[in-house]
Amino acid sequence: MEEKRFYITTPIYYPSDKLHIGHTYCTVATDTIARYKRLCGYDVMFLTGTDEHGQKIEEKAKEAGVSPQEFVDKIVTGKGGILDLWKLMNISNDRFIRTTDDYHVVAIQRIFKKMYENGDIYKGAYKGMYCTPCESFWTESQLVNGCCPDCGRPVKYAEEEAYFFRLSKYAKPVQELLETGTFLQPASRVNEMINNFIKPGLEDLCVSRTSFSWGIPVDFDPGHVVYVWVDALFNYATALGFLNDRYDDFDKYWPYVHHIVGKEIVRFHSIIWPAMLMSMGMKLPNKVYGHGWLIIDGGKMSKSKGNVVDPYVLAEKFGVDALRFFLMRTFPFGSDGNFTNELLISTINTDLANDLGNLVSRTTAMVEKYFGGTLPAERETDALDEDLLGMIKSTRDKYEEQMEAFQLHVALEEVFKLIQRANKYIDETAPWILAKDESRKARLATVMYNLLEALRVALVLLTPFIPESCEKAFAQIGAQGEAVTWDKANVYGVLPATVTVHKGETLFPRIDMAKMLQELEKHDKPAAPAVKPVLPDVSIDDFYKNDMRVCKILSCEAVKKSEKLLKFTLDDGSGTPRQILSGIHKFYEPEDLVGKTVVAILNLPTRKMMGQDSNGMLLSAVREVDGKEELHLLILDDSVPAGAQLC
RNA sequence: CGCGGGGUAGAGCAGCUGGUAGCUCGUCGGGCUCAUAACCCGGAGGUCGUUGGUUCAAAUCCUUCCCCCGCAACCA
Repeated sequence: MEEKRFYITTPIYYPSDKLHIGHTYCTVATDTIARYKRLCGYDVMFLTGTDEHGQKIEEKAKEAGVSPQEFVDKIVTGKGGILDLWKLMNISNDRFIRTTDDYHVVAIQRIFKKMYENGDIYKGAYKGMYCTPCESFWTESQLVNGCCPDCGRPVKYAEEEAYFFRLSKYAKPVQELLETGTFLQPASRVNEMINNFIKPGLEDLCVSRTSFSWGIPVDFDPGHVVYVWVDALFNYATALGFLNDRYDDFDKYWPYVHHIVGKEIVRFHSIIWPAMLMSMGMKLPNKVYGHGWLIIDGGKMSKSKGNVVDPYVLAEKFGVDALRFFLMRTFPFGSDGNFTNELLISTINTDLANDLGNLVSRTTAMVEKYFGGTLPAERETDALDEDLLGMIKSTRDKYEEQMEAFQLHVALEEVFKLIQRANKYIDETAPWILAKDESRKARLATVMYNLLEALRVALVLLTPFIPESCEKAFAQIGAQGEAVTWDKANVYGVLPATVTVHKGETLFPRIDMAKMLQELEKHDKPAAPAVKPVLPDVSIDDFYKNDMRVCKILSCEAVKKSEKLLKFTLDDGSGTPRQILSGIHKFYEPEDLVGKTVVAILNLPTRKMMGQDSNGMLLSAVREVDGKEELHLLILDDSVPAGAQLC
């Protein structure tokens, strides 16, 4: 029993925006596993939290006119914030870490120093081309004719002091770790990591910044701020009290670490993280599990596409358990899944309302109707019972096997086989016929008892997924105490023979698909028509700095190997053809544009794209409609002569 | 030849350590009436993207090509 400990984490989320259904998916999955382990008798530590530093938050706070701390406080602890969301979703995390917490800050400084002292962090120079006004470094490939791609001004070679982590040193042990064990799952991710990142060679990692200040200061070198890698990843250790006094259970839980992460951050957790732990001489996590994404309309969910699904709305409309259940039941945990409202509703109706909810309802209704709510003790068995009784005893083991492999959707399938078998059992035994015959009372009671037992087992196994509903259902079928434990979930005959049931409220009401879709429509819509506010004034002089002229398209062709770029040769009136590249292939075919009269801004610095020079930019009108970007090239009347200047 | 994932009934998916093709929804027909118009049974519907191969046997292994989706590089 000593070894029955389990430490599980979600990623710490970045609070630059409200969280969406994807974050909810990950956290609910982790919560379900944590609850499952507790059910099995493990001593569980479940951690989630927020990663609150960095340039983006610094900028967003500035835009909002508040301090970075105030900004993240609002998103994390404010009304409708992240803490509220997890409370709403019934997340059972034992701890919540914020990287701005004092104890974490202190611990990170110690960790950074320790890695510095053992030589794995060294002071080096971040070399590159630097644009002073923009305070930014650019790589050679980003430059445009040796100028800053942002402002077009000249850049100069510069070196900025920065600290680096010797990631390269750990390439081999990390590769071995990935190849040999079950460290990273699903296994398909292993090749991806090795081929994409380790084989091409791991470069040392820049782990400090001086270009922004919203971060943990490097205490022995003012001006430097610890960059995300060390700051964020080590949260998993500091939250247990590693190198700090806030908590004291690092030794207790650390060897039993399981990280649940999205596939986009598998790289950080399976390469950088183990390398840093090796450097610190710490034990490695037991497992990193990369789950898939929820896909909307065939594409990734993102703010700019306007297809972000708000978990608050869904939880309010469908109930927390229904939403939790849907997320876990529908999608294979390791791969991407297509989220649609239709699928959500039909899953709730089929599994929760028709199968489970209705089974509870019809069973308790019959016990009340035929026996006044309490079963008599007499029994009469039948060969018909064997199949159902067999499943009552065997389902737990099948479920366990799947849960251990984090195949949550398959585990649920096993439970629903039992539920469906119970529904069928009612048909086979036809209790309403037994009820008409006084002499069959004992048989009728047996049938009811078997149904209640099947329900009891199914509900115990569903507890990690839909905890609240199971509690209500237990009360309805008269299950309590040891009857609802894991140990009794593969045993028949646990409920008292004279059990009393209480038909209660409907657990999962059926949802009217058409009506609900209409309601959801209302929620989805209003965000779309938002028009961007008008930008701050510029002077007329500034305006005239833009040299915009009318051009005729002499030729146009697609740039090979690029899906977006078109290459234009233009007559700008000067007599010399001008080449401009534009990423509008999604909207126009080249042959349709030849001969058209368009507008271009000419005095932008030359920019290289896909190896070709672009001297200027074609002007287009862009607008988002129904979440999709619409682009129209400005096409003028052909009577406008080439070279005409816009003013 | 940048890396990876995928193409299986009308839709969404499982099967892919080789052996008569499965699930959910939809559809058609039947049964039942305890129940949340729910439940139970049955039918129709697939040459498992394409080409060639290995094998007694391939959705499952190897090969050709086509298409889709991520990531990467471009989107001034």
